[in-house]
Amino acid sequence: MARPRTFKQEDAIKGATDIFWRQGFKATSLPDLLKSMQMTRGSFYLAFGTKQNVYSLSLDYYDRCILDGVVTQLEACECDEVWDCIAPLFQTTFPDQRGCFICNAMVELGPDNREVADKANHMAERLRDAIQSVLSRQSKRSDTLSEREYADLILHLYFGHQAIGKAGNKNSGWEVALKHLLEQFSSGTPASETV
Amino acid sequence: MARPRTFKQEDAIKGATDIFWRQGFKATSLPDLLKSMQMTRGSFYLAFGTKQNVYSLSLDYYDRCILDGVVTQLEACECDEVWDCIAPLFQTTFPDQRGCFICNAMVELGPDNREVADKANHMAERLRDAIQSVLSRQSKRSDTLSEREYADLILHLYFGHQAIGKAGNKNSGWEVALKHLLEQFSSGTPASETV
DNA sequence: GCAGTATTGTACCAAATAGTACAAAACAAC
DNA sequence: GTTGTTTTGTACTATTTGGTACAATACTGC
Repeated sequence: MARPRTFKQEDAIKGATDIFWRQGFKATSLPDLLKSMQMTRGSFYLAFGTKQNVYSLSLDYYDRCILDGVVTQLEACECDEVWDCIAPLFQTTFPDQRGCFICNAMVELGPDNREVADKANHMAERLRDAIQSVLSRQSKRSDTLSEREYADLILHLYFGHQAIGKAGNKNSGWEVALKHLLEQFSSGTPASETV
Repeated sequence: MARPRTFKQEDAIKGATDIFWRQGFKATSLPDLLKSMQMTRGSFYLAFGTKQNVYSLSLDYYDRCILDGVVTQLEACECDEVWDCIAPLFQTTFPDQRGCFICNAMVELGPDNREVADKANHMAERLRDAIQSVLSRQSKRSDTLSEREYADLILHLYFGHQAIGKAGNKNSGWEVALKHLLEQFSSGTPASETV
């Protein structure tokens, strides 16, 4: 009936996510965005309307594709040691020191854009729940904090790690810290094993 | 000899810090900046040269005036309980959900601007050292992590708290988490007191 | 008050900004 | 192949961007 599209919605949003994740919203100009989405202005505005809308769809994409993988990984992990389930979350780094898109979105747009803040908070919750599910599978557990509280603590550690990582600081001490927390969690009394 | 300045360098940079802290570098236009510094283009460019340079001076100002106060507060704190020394660091919130300028700078410019990254890292170090100095004053201490390692852990918690806070999430769980950490630190075996 | 000097404020600039208008194009149905 | 429909790509626009040029200004020393 009509002229066919030359792009797939998913691919375009994937390209948008890539550049927004790397550069942030304000620092990404429309030419930057169009190049990364591999489309031209006409198609872009017909299909998506505004830059803001595409950013919003990028957060959804991150939730659906990136975060979903992380969450699945955490929930499906069958390692005996909690460390082996959770450390990859911290060890995985993306190119160009882009950090974590959730953290980036919170910091850049959290105070000014309700929709972005809501989505970021929702994703942070998903991540915390996934961390909690890992802790739940442990037979031994702390007697001072609930699993939920431990998960919140680890989530804070994670976002702190992401922020510090963006400034290029290697060896910020997260490994020792995480190891310690997980040992505290796994046993009523502190273990003495070190990293 | 010559026409006198109508602004004080310190006041101007203070105004710049305020707007950069609140809006970030890219989102602050030159008119925004001039208004907040209460000066006009002519004086601005004569005195400071570029927007980037003023941002850099703002980081210095933050280090010298804001962070210095925080560090002094921590180092001078005479409370018996570590909690009472460190909790204010987390409880102090600035207007407009502006968060922590160090964290904001790391996330927005860390990957792209070496000078900013270096200054942010340096300030993070100062903060960690101050936290460590509080821990050092405790007679009782953990037997699993060094004071330095505990300070790193709390610093991560702090930056995570700042990032999450920008998205408006109240009750992220930082209080329980911090309380727990400090109790773990203060006693060889975990205490059972709750918040 | 005159000379010298640094600051001020405004007019200006080229480039970049997000977004629009619209003709050309590419298909399906008939 | 003509019609109808949607997509495409480009030309365009109004605004904003960071930064410059420069005349007017306000002071000190004399």
